[in-house]
Amino acid sequence: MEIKTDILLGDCKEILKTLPDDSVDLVFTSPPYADQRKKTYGGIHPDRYVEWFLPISAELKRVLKPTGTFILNIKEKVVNGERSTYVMELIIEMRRQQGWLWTEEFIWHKKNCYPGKWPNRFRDSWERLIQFNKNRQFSMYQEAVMVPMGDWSKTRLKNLSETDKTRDESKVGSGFGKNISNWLQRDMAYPTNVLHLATECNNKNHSAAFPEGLPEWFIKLFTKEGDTVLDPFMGSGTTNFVAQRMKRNSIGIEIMPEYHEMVENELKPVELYLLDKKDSYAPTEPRRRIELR
Amino acid sequence: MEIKTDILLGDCKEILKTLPDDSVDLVFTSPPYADQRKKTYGGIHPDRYVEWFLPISAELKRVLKPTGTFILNIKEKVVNGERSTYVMELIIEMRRQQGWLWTEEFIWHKKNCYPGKWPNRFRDSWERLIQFNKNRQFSMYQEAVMVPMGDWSKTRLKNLSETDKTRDESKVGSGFGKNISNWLQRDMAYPTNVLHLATECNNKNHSAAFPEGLPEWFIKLFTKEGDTVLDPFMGSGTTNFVAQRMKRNSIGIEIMPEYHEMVENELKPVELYLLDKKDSYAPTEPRRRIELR
DNA sequence: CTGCACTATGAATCGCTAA
DNA sequence: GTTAGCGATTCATAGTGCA
Repeated sequence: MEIKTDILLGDCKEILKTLPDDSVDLVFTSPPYADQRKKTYGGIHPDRYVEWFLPISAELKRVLKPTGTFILNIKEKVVNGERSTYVMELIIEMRRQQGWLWTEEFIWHKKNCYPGKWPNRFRDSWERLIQFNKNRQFSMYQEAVMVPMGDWSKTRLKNLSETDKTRDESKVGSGFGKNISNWLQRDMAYPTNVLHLATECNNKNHSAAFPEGLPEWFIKLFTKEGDTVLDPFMGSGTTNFVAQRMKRNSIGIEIMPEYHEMVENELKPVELYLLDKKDSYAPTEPRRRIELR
Repeated sequence: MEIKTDILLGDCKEILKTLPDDSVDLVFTSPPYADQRKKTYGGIHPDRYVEWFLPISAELKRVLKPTGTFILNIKEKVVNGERSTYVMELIIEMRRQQGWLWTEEFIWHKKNCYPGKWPNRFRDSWERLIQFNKNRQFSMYQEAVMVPMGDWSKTRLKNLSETDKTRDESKVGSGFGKNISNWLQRDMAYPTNVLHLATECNNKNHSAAFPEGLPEWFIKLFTKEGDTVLDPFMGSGTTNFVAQRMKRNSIGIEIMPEYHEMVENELKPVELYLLDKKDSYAPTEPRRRIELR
């Protein structure tokens, strides 16, 4: 099997036009969040975020296969003590103007969120993972993300800190601990729409990197080997690295030459695999990140 | 101290008009979801949900104190394979038409959500808890909901790292006794905006009941003893029972006579407490629910 | 190889000051 | 008035080093 990884340089709004219709199985991306400060990457003002994004999502809809899925990782910022509404407005307009189906919203619970204390809010420890589809019928491989209950409960129990125990105990008068015995009866169970992952601390190379487990989970769920994954806001290339490791073709688009070059130097454009049984990709080590200044 | 609990019968849209301005410290409620509970509110269609709710939220804004908070527990249902957008539209219109501030969105992670399997989605294990305010300055008692810290705090307290020392050195100049008290209280940490609570399984009496821990957490966070809590969609009265146990006055409004009668029979309208120190309410047992068919 | 101690830092937010 | 810049605040996790 031949796995291709295309790393493209430029504004995704333009580059996307060069991709053929109905050619991508999964779009997984984390666009720059709306920001008032202009120096940072992107620097799109909240009030203009929707109009900036809509042309891009139109292209994404064109290149996505009818059975494909678009996962958008985003979270609204606090502006002047209030959450911005651009994410909600974007979902509404993508549905209304472009006919996207808003199938689901997953929650990424960031277990180690940024510290801080403010008089009127707590730390923000979750982000949205919004699922869009072109049709009600789309590819989904639920078995690929099933959680091994036996092992899971073992490690879970092992790793369950005293804090977790007491926290759970104190907040729930009844009903939590009992269920553990239920888990042991099954080998595998389907997950829910809440993902618990920690952010990676050692990402000095890109300000907006998500942990590899995040794209990995959605690539497992919505693609099979040999399918094609697209990240129009590639950044440090996490999605593409994971896709290649999992034997998926992938396309990454990045506007900043530094990131583009960095990823290109690290990724092999074509990887050959012997024909082997499904989903047996090697669980290689997560790559070492390259420093970028 | 005298704690009053008013249980009112009728459509909250009308009943709310009888309440005085600026008299409620916290509104905590879980309204009927669109097209759910058809028997009670006639099954509001998703397309008409916003126009149905806006007159009610207008009254809620009137009765809420300037420093008060409105917590709306809601989750959009799946209609025809797609999530409905009425919750988002509601937030946008409450902001735009009525001047509500959308301060924050908490996530309630339901750890033991309903089992089930569908070909195109996983179990839904989270709900929104949307925080609205009238002003940017509102009452918030963060210390009341602090949680025990992680295990690492023990070792960390023994030896402060160089980083922490230098980081702290910089702030010694400004705050004098502040830092000391901070470090002495380091057994506890502030929570995040993700709540982990199990649903209570034995709620057969009301279709939309939430666990007592949910209103309890927000009542702790946004009110003090003697304040007033309002639930315009009372249902089985969970909010009011918890409020009374925590020595808060409360008002509950319910349209269905059966629920209204049930709660009225169980709740004491006036409870007398001896004057004692703040927040020393007894952690009484959660009440036994009454079966209702 | 396991385990413990120690270090670094992460898509943060508020409030004040200066321009 | 309005905006931009900066200091202060804070906690869970992974990685490194060493016994």
